[in-house]
Amino acid sequence: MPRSRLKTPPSTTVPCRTPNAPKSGQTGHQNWTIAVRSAIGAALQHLGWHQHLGARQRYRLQSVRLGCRSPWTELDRKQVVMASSSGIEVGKVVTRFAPSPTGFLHIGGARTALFNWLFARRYGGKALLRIEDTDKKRSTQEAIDAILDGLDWLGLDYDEKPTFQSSCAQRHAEVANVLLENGYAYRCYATPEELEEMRAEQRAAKLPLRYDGRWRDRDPSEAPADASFTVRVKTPVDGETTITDLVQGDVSVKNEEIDDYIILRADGTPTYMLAAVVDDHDMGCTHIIRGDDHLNNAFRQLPIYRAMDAIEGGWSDPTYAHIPLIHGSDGAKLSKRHGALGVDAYRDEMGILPEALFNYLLRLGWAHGDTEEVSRAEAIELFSLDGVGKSPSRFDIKKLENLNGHYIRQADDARLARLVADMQGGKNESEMDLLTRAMPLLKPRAKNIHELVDGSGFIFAKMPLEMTEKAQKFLTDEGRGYLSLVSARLAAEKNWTFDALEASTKSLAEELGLGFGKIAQPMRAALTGTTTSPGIFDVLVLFGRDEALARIDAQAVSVSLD
RNA sequence: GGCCCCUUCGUCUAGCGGUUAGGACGCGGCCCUUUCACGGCUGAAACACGGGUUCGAUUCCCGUAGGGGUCACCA
Repeated sequence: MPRSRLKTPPSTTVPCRTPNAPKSGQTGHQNWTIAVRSAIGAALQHLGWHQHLGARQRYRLQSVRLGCRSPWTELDRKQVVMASSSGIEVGKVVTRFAPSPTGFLHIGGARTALFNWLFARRYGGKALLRIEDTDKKRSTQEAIDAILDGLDWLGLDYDEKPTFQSSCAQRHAEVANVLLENGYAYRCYATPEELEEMRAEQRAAKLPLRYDGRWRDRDPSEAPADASFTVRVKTPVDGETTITDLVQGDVSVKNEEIDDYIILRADGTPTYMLAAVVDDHDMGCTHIIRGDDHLNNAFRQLPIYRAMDAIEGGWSDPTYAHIPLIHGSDGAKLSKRHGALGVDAYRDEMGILPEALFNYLLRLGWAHGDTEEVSRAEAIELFSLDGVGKSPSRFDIKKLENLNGHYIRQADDARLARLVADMQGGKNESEMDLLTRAMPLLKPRAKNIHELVDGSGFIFAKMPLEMTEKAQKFLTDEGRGYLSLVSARLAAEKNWTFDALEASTKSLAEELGLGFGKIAQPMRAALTGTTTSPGIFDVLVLFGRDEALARIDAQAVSVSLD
């Protein structure tokens, strides 16, 4: 039996988060348990009742750690059933990501896009993309390209070609007229100056800033001749509106708080408030998932849905989910003007892998128990709006980089070699081969692609090698003397393998009565020109006999040791 | 200022009335070790405050404080 905690309203809204609602799913047994607990009180604790729970939790954790079939998977199956039977119909969901192309795709937008996409994929619905380019002055083709490129890089694909809001202006005006004809909207002849004056007075009187409805009930005959006008929607004045938000829970606002806002400008173009509603409806969006900076807009947009539904039907309320914003390290909203970077900057300037950003963004504000690393496929399986928290989160580059290191270690060597080569302006075939073979050595030492590039520097360094200051310190007469001995020993080595090279070098150190580091560090300096590098036997094998000996010999000075 | 939202280690979070408050990043220590990483072990680190409700509150309710969002002929 599904756990329906609320009476479902006749709309399509899904009551999901109802923190105060009683749990009607409790069995008689549970009720009995609670009664016993109440009666016996804390004494029961000492009988180990709660330890039972602890043991169960431990089992859960352990089975996950050991990679056994996770009991969570079972839970999730149940969740699917619950979700679908409580209103989210599998296959019926339609979400949309609606960026305005006035700049790059920043991190907050990317996360909104991600959540919309995941929600659609999770419930087998459609993910749509709409470019809100109605502000012609600020919209640019570059921004559109950057957004499309960023989404593509993150692997967010869409089920239909993107819609451009500007191309729907006709339709928006049409809806505005329907509203007008049916008395749900009216012409307002107030000039911008007049309105500014009105606001100034409200400010002075410490009143809330709202359109006062001065043209709401005036007779059209009072309209000044030839004056331009805007169209405003009539919003309800009494009562209050409650939305059941999938993330925020029930949120209520008094209708008197919402003024009659403009839906058609004096030049006849639609405003965002109208356009968004009309497009969401026309695209069949069932779930509006967006930043919670839009929460107030929901209360303003709903009157249009309700008016249109009353006029022609088929405009039921969408289900809202307002996800908390991402804040910068200062705790303020991240925006284009305030510290936000485009996803391209994470890719190009910070050397982040898309799967790392995907995972990081997902975990920022969403959680599923203790799960930290989530692949794309797992994300689709696990994602749920229930897991989204209500409080804003701060962006933490350190954690992103850690995750990035994790994904670099998992990534395919040839792919990484390609990325590194691209950053260095390309490589020929044999260089690519060398780079690819070097990747297993480089990967564990890098947390972004740039570090991979830096780490691979020694591989392509030309002789004579440039030495870092620290490397120079190991190339003393003593160190160079060891190198000549090492060179002789290695030259005699028949099997150029890790194990053989290690054995002969270590036995040399032993024969000389030296700590291995005494020999290894000069070798490292000679081979790489630095003091930090992959293990030297790995480096010897990577280079092969000729190159390796050449580099060592270039720094070796034969000395007589007696 | 009005309205709305939020508050568990520094950060991301688990927790959905009884836990030694768990994990991850970061930070400290130890181990591994030829350097640097990786990896393993380990330590310090949190329920904003005040009232209720309850046998019992991190958890439910109400305040306070702090933070955030929003109030355009922008989106």
